Amino acid sequence: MSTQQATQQEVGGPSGGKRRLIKAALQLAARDGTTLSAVGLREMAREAGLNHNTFYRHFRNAEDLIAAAAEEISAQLMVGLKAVRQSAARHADATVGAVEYFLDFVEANPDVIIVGTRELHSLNSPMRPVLQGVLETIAKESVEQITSQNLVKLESREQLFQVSLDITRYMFSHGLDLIDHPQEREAIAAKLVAHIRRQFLGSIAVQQLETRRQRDAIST
Amino acid sequence: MSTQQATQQEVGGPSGGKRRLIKAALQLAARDGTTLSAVGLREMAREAGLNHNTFYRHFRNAEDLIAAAAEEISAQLMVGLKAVRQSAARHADATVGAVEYFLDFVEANPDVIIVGTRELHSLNSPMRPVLQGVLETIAKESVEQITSQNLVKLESREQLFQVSLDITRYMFSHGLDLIDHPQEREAIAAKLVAHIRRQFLGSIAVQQLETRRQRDAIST
DNA sequence: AATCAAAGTATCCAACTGTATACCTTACTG
DNA sequence: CAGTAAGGTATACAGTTGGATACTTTGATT
Repeated sequence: MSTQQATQQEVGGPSGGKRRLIKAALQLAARDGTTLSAVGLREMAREAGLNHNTFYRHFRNAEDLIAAAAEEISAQLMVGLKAVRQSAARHADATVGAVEYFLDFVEANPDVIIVGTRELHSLNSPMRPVLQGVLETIAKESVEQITSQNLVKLESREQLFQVSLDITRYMFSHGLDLIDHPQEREAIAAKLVAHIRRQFLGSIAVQQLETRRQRDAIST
Repeated sequence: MSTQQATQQEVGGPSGGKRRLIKAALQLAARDGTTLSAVGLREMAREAGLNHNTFYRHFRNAEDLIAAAAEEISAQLMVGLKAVRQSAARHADATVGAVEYFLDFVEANPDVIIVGTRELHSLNSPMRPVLQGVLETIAKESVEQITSQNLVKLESREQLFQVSLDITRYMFSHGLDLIDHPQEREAIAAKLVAHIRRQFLGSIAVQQLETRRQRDAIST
């Protein structure tokens, strides 16, 4: 008890059975178009090249596997989408930069997008709150970046947060379109950029309307 | 062959086995949080109170059932969302009227929303193209109404269509939030209304920017 | 070198699944 | 009234699943 050591890999044993099982689960769910909870532990042990009982060495239930997969997806998304924002900062047009980098991420990690999108829109999925939290975190960090760089002149931080959240969710959902029609990447990128511009401009317009209304109320 | 009659109900036999099976499939998929393709015909026959072999009297495969369910969902959505637009026309604030009516529809048909939303975001789901078609049809009709009533002064019909499509999809996706948190209906309604206003105002702003750019290009 | 826990394997079981075949009931037909 | 077709039922079968129990391998520690 007193001489514990974590010298090994942080997750997964020598042959990384745990990680292989999670990876297999994601692959199968993405390939067969099912929810993670419908994959079946025997099937994914087969895909991972393991005996089906090895599953119980790493997880108790199927829920346990799903929770672990949620963290896996969450981590990948956090890294990927954070990189999206950073790359946007280095781009002449921040919006275009963010969209292009995001589409790169989608093409590089299709399984994460496929499974994540479906689980995000699956009521009662244990992954849904986790993914919602990821999107909110990304949106918050995005707000920080936008305000610190004065990219958009918006006073209400809450409104800016809502806009960022909507945009993040919109991009996330439209990752499927790219996977479905890889040759139409340009059109999809254009659609995303147009949506983002519309959102920010609309947000500014709403703010102007509100301040004007307040001014009128005072002057009356 | 020459003396066919369609005096019976349009779909389903005397006891409506076909419709009952579809209904059971939707209920189970909504309850268990799975895809329709993962429900299992035996399970839904049980839910419908029928022998599990009766399934084959009405459908060949599971795909056949899914296709029929797609039409069922499609029909319900078409009727429901069309009613949304019509109710908006009779309302002082068209946006608020549409949102309220839509939320009523969600509360009345939660299963359709739950299953439809998940299938819409499930890559390779046979229902996905059907649902996308439904959303596009709704958006088109919405454009007709908007232009005929001059509700929004937008020249580009294509841009208006894109905005309508985004809004429809946004409302559809956020039906889950209402089912998940029924007591927060007001907040959800406010969020939807804000989103729609932002979209239209942003669209107008984009148009103004473009025309201004064209004018500058001419005068230079 | 002996030990010990983690990871992986082999085998077994009850329950469930999709499918096939055969039978019954109902209602409408010529 | 005999016939016929659709909807529904009963039973049986092979394959798969999740889970339990017992065994072997691995690799690191003392």
